[in-house]
Amino acid sequence: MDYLETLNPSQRAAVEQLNGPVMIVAGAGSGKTRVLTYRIVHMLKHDVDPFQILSLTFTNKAAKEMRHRIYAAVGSEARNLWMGTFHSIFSRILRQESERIGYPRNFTIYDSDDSKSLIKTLLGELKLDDKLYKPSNMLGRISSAKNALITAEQYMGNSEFEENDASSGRPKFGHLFKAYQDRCFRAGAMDFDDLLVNTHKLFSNHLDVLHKYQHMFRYIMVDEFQDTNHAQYMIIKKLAAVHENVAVVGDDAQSIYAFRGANIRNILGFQKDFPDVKTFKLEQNYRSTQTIVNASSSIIEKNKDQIKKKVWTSNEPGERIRVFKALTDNEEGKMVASAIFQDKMNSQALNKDFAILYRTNAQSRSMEEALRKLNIPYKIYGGLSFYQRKEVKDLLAYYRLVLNPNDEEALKRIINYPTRGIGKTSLEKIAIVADQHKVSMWQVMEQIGQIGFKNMAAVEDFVTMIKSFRVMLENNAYEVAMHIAKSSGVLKSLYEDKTVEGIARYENTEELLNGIKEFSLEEIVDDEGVVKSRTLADFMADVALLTNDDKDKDPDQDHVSLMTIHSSKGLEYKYVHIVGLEENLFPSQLALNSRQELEEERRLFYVALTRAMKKLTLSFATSRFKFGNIVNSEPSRFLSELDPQFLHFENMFGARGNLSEQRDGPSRTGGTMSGLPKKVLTFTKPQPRAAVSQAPVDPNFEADDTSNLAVGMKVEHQRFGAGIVSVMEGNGDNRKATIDFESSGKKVLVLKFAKLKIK
DNA sequence: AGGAGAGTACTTTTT
DNA sequence: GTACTCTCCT
Repeated sequence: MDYLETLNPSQRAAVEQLNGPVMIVAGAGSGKTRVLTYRIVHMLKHDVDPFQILSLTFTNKAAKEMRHRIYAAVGSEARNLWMGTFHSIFSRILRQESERIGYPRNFTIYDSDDSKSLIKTLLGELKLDDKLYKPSNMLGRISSAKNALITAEQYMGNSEFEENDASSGRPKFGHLFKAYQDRCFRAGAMDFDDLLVNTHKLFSNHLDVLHKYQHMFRYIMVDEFQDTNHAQYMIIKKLAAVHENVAVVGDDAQSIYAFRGANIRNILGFQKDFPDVKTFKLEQNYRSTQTIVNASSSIIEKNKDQIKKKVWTSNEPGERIRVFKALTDNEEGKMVASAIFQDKMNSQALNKDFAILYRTNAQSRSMEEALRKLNIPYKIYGGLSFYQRKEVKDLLAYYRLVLNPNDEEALKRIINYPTRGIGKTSLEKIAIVADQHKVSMWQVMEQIGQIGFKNMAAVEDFVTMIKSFRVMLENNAYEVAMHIAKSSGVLKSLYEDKTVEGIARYENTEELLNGIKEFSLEEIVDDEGVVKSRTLADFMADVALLTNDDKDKDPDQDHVSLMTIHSSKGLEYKYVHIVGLEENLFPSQLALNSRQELEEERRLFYVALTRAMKKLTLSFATSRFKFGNIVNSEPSRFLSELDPQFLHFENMFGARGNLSEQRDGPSRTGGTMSGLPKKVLTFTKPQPRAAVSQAPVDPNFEADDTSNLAVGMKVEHQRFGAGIVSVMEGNGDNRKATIDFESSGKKVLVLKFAKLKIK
């Protein structure tokens, strides 16, 4: 029982309370994963069968990490735990039971690209404008409805929704939702949200199935409970209803996924639904210095919606939080890169001790460039996953279609790749017939002879080919995968492309095939104890749910980590840089409409701050490239929310000024700062700016209306001085003027942002 | 049918 | 600025 000795009293209490409903409120860095891990270890030591433990996480990474740790503690028994993401566990259950709700066993999982592509197709068929009904926006709305367990039928019958859509100019949204749902079903496909919705449906409509799993999962644990949405919570509630041995772990202060349906109110719901709940609070932070802990607590206290808790630490006070001001995003990159360089020299730190966190992926570029110049190795996390690459998706689409010929998105993707003379026109004809008979395109193609068709032979050949692949499906996964890759012509067409990108694509395809080979080497034992080799269906079962880090080969490499704040949740680094602390960027412009949204941004900032163990650096730029234009920016309100006692303003390249000057300057970009206390904060080494001539900003400068600006007009810019307009281009927000400045040369200015006086 | 060139929209976050 | 999409031409 020595593992219990390593825990503090509240951690230990949370570990030992195995039975009954439990809620663990775990502050950042409070050893949450340890508690979760030891809780499972504790169960196993008390002779709980690992098959009876269900442990749900949000990300594959978290699941992997926990399995790893439990493996280290108890050995191979760990493999029998039901541990994984909500989506992967539920898809595993659905694979077993899908026929009960009318789906084939080999149902496809549509990723968001597939979903969007289907929506585009439907918009065309329904003759709806894709400017008004933006596919990604439509998918988001469908997703929210599903996460709230609202079906398309319920949606269409709800007058409030109907009125809302009508008044926002999208009266047909309900129809789109319904059509989308029908087409997914016809294709034997579930999107990410369907994995939840259909699990809920399965459990609601088939009580025998529900009972089976209720009795199977005697112990249930849910990590990151604050991120669960309504559908997920309802499923947990059903599963836990018999034994009520359900432990949820989370931190309301780190809820950053409300935008996609996460519902903090589930925490309150849990207390109501399980009134006997025992609550444990983990408040001691083992990760960060006092400065970091106190500064981040002072931030989160600004939020109204929160469970009060007092996070504290017995760690050393540590250094103040550094703040960098840069003139441009590129300069910000340089400052961050050279700060990392210096910290490495001064403290003998490794590259992997550093992380650069940003709000949006687009911000990585200036960081990358600067790191490359200083030869600092780095790795970007997130972004395009291996399985989202075009060439990988193409080959996977073959496998999908072979397993489930009704998979329409897979079919459309590969029917003419490599080219086999079945183009847009043929496809459209097939689609029309399919729609008339409410069947899948594949079903039409199987009987293409009866329809009469110009390129009939090509379609027939394609059908014959796919059918010939289907016959092989029981064979070893790699064997089938390789055969398909070769005889479909995919490998050949990739091999023939000798461009740099072409070679990379070929290599990625090879890597995919190697992955399948590795997978197929392992044997599986079925329910009756028969040893079988793994099939392509086994491989494809959860490929759609895999993400980047599942293919991360050497995680121990020494590199600086670059990632969005969202993907940094759960991680920790000795040195952390949070970049782009500017209004309209962080907090995001899209989050300024309500207190709830702003509070989510603040929680996001809290998550970012609490990633740091030793040293934290914040930075902002006063101008930045956005949409290809230079845009001025103000420092983030979050900077002024931090008490100056925690901060240390540093000047690396002689940028002048301080927070308050920046804020008080004339600006039309925000206007959101009014009413905030104006703190006078001084940089350590204020000095005049170097070469790039920049006249001092005239506080009385007042910009004129530029809507009548025309070529030849003389203007004055607050920083660049006098000049003449030489070119006008663009409209609306994109309206730009090229101005020949006397002292600083030609510049292209976006008039929406430029502050010009007309002379 | 397929490719090249122009035009456009985009930047929240992810299973 | 980039990546994707559309259109027009061959």
